[in-house]
Amino acid sequence: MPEVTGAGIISAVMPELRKKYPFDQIEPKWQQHWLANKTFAANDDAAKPKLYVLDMFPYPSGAGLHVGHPEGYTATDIFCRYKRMRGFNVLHPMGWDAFGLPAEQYAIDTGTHPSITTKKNIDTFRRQIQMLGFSYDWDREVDTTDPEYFKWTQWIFLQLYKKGLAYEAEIPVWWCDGCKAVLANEEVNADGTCDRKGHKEVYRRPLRQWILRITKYAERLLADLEHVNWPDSIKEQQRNWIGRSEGAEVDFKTETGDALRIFTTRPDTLFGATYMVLAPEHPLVEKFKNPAVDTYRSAAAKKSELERTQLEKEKTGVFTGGYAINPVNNERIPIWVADYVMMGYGTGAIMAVPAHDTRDFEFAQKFDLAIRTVVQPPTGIEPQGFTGDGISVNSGMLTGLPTPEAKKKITSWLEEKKLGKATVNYKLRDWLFSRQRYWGEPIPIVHCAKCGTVPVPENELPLRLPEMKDYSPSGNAEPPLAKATDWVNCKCPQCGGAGKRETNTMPQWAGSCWYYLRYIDPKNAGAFVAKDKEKYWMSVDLYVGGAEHAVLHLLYSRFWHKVLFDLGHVSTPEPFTRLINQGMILGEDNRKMSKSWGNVINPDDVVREYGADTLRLYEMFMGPLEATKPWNTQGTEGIYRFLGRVWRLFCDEEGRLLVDDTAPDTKLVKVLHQTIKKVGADTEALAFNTAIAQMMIFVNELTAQDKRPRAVLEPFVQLLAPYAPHIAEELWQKLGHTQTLTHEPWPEFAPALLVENTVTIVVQVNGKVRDKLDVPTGITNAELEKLALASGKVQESLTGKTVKKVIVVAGKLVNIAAG
RNA sequence: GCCCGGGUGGCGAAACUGGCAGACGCAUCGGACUUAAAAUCCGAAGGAGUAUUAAAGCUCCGUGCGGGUUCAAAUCCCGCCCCGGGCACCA
Repeated sequence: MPEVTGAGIISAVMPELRKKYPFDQIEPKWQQHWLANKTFAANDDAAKPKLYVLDMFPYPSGAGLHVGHPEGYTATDIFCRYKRMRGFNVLHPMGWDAFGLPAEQYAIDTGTHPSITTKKNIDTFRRQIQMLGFSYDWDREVDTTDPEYFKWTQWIFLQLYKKGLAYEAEIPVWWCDGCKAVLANEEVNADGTCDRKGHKEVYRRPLRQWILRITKYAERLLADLEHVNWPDSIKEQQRNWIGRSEGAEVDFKTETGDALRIFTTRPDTLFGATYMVLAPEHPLVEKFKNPAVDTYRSAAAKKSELERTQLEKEKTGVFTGGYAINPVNNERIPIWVADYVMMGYGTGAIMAVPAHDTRDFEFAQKFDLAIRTVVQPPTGIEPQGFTGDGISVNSGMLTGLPTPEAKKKITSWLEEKKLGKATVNYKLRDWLFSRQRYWGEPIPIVHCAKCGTVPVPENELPLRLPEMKDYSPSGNAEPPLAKATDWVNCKCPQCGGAGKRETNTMPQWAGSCWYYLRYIDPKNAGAFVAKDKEKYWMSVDLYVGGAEHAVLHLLYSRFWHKVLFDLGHVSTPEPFTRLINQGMILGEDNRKMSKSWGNVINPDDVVREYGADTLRLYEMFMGPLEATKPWNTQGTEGIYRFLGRVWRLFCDEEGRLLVDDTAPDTKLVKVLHQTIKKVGADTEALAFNTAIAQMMIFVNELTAQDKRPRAVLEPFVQLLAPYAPHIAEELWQKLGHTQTLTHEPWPEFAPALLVENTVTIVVQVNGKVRDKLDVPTGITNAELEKLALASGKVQESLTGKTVKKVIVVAGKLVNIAAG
């Protein structure tokens, strides 16, 4: 049963009336033409300047394309088409980030192999994307699940492994007894239940995992953000994620003689430490034979990360009964255990300075611990709880020093006495790289009793996934692959003895870490990319995608890229020179599009009703590319009308050409040249909405005339081409051209034609417009002032006032200050 | 709590380096065409007030709020409010 909407009824009853131009014939025609002629093939060794423009490739979900996808894709497509006309050799590829959970879940439920589901979804996505007329070079399509692709994902993993950047460790992961599976952090609810099925038995258990040493690159990942042209918000998010902080490690001793090392960013407040806090997981905690500590510790182990951070605002903790000695003044201070200190950061232990740290302050107040002021804030500020820079007080040798100097002095003192040293810490953790899943790249490692972990020889790659009948988890924390015993049992590549394959697979991020490199040389069987091609095309000049990948994808791929750079496999230290985030498209009700709101717009429907050119143009006309903006079906209607008007400038109802060779009048020529100038500049700046507005002005101007001069219509088609390529190609052909306009040169505007003879000058009195004067362009300021003062209207508003000052802005306005 | 964005007509928005606020589009209203409607074309329009028979007009207000700088502020500065996004006990 078809859904009945207002528009639906009209189109069902009177489709011929809605058809303002035959987009349904034009669009498939040109899409086939472009595909068949490989119009957008990028040539590797062209003498032209190169331009690499990349879209974040999609995960081909079963739901198909939504209107958010074409937004970024249209923006890059317009830019590419424009740049081709400007003489650039453009690389503009598309592919599929196709490993992922939904296909695996579907396989568990139905037994259908994920590769079948994936292929089907890719076909749908490809069809939908091609239906929008994007100028991708389809010969370069990549698919992360293709063994010929993931062969190289595995190869890169081995390079990381050989460089010591991939290691195994037992680390705690969330395990759900009900699902018999490992859960990701975000799959665990705040109350500790399983988010998928609501199971209660969820707990942490240590599991062997593969981990990538991204922390080794923390400093460079941070520093090199300086050199990329990315939105500040994204850079800031990455900086926060990396979380560099400078401070010092200081060695305390417990009364019983154990070393207790802490990290602090405020060594200058060492004299204000009134207690110590250990994370519940800190090894020293075991030393305290104290039942309260044991109870606290096991309770903390059960809490989820969420509970310990977001929800648990109220501080908890217990006194261990032990004391530490402060190395600067030999004071005896109590040691507490509290879960507001995390084992994973710094040393998992802190000195608490409640007077100058918000968290310690809160804790000390709750447990009635001493609070000692050691930093004097600027006058007028309460010293207790003051966390900024000030002057050290009650701090022995530091007293009287401003905070930055106090930090320096105490740090060198600690270094001298071998009690501590300056240290830099990062929030960034190593990257947990393995997943207990079937549908991912197998990690190419063999475990051998004799040789340990042994890489699969490179000439045996790709290591394919085994065929399986049952994709469900085994129930004993083993990944599904463990059940494929024929596959798991193998020879050790090193000693030839019995070996077992690694059964963890890579996370979905792996394939997307380097796909932009494969596009450059997608069919190369001997290397992931040929050196000369890489050198020609890299780096990516423009990368467009959603802000949701601000940290993970963009940080992971930068990491891999830097490793490949260090190994000499790529020639640039950063992969993406310039990054733009397209804004989100909201539903007509101003809410996020979602099935539950029933406000989802399906691009298929829009294309059926109005055509791809309308969808493209509308999405660009909605507002600035980076802004979040709501969909408005009436707005698509307006764009559709615009394209209808364009069509009717060229042909009558029977499709006969109306264009003639009459000479256009000067006004029209001027509007054309203004349009060439503005559309060019705006396209260059990715300000597509205003470029479209200018094209509308041109069309309005021409519609008002009865002449249809080829001299202005032909260049206009060229301007329109990047935006609405189907209608433009069709009109170009109708104008008698036999070649695609893809490589036609972009029209040039003649500055001479834009020069005005007269200019309208605004005359203000005290900032208010009183008159407008048409004057010759070259008029001098003195003459202009004279004319302005002579104006009757100006004189009228000056009555009873004396002129104090006259400001003349050449060519723009005169403002008379009077009182 | 902290860090980024953002706030302009009924709606989406535009505005160079501080220089006529509201381009362009939507919705609305009026007109032409039509037996009628649709489509198309032409035109009006920020708000309030106001003059004349009528119209063009004229006056004031107006870019989240309150101050400031300036001949001149959507734009710069200070203080707040609201919305969106991100991070969140990182010592």
